[in-house]
Amino acid sequence: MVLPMTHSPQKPTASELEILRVLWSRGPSTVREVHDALSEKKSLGYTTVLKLLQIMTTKGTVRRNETQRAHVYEAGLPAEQTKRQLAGDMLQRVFEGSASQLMLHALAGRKASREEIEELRRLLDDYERNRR
Amino acid sequence: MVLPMTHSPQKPTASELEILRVLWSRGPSTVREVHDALSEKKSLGYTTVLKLLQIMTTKGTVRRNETQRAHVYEAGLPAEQTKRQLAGDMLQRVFEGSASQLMLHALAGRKASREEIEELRRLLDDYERNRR
DNA sequence: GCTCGTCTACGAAGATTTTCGTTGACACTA
DNA sequence: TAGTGTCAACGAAAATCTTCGTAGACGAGC
Repeated sequence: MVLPMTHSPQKPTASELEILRVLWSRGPSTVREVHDALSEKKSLGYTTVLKLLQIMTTKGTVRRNETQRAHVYEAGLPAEQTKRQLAGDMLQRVFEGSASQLMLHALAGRKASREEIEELRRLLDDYERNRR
Repeated sequence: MVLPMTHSPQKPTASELEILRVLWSRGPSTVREVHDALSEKKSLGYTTVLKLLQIMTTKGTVRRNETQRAHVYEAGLPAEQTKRQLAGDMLQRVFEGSASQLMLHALAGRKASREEIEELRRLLDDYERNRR
C-alpha cells in the first residue's frame, strides 16, 4: 500500500504566522482585509501581503477561493493544530521535550496573574484525568 | 549591513541553536569538538560549522578565545537567558501571552509522565510562593 | 628544511524570506 | 465609452541563512 505523500505540516515563517493569526481571528478574508488588519500594527505594502498569501497558497498553508474577483483566503489547518506543532517543535528543539522546563522559562521574568496560575493548575488536573 | 543600534539579544536561527546547545552542554569548545558532537546526529561539513561559529562571533552570539591555535568558542549568554527569550517570544507571537494556552498546546498529543505533571505542579507552587 | 595533517579565513553558490513596483484585467460610473 | 480605482500575476531586488570549496598559515615529525 502506498501512503499518500503527506505534506508534513511545514513550520510557518514569522511573516506567515502574522498572516495566519489574522485569518484565524477573522476567518476567511481577502488580501485587502488581511492587509488592513496587519496595517494596524505595522506598515506593510499591499502587494507584499498578496505575495505572501500567494506563496502560502503554493505551500498549502492557506486555501484560496477564487469565485469572487477578490480571492478569499483561509488557513489550511485549524489554529489548534499549527499552534500545537509550533509549541511541540520548540519543546523538542529547545527544551529536549521537558514541558516543565518550557513552562519555567516561559513564566520567568514575567508576572502571571493568580488567575493564570489557577488556570494552569486546572489544566494539569484535566490533563491527568484524561491521561489514563 | 546595518547594525542594530541596541545590543538586543537576537534570536538564534535553527542552526545556531543546534550549535548553542552543544556549547551549553559541553562548555567552551573548539570547532572540531562542536562538529564532532553535531555529527552524531547529522552529517555536516567541518567548514560549515566553522563558518557558523564565525558568523555567530560577529553577531555576538558566541565569544571566541584565540589564544590557542584551535580557537575556543563559548556561548555569549547563559542558556537560561536565551531559552527564556525563545519561550517568551513564542508566548507572545503565538499565544498572545497566555501561558496556559502555551502549555495546553505543548502537552497536546504527547504523553507527559505522572512525574512530569508533578514537576509542573511543584513549579506552579514555587512560582506562586515567590510571586508576591 | 620539507611534508603532512589541522586550523582559520575568505568567498561564493544556492535556498529561502521579505519586500514591492509594474502591468494588464476588470468593473463601476460619469 | 473613457476615466478611475481595485485586483491578481509576475518578476525581481535585497536580506538572510545554509552549505561548503579552496587557499594559506601553522606546527609536529622526518
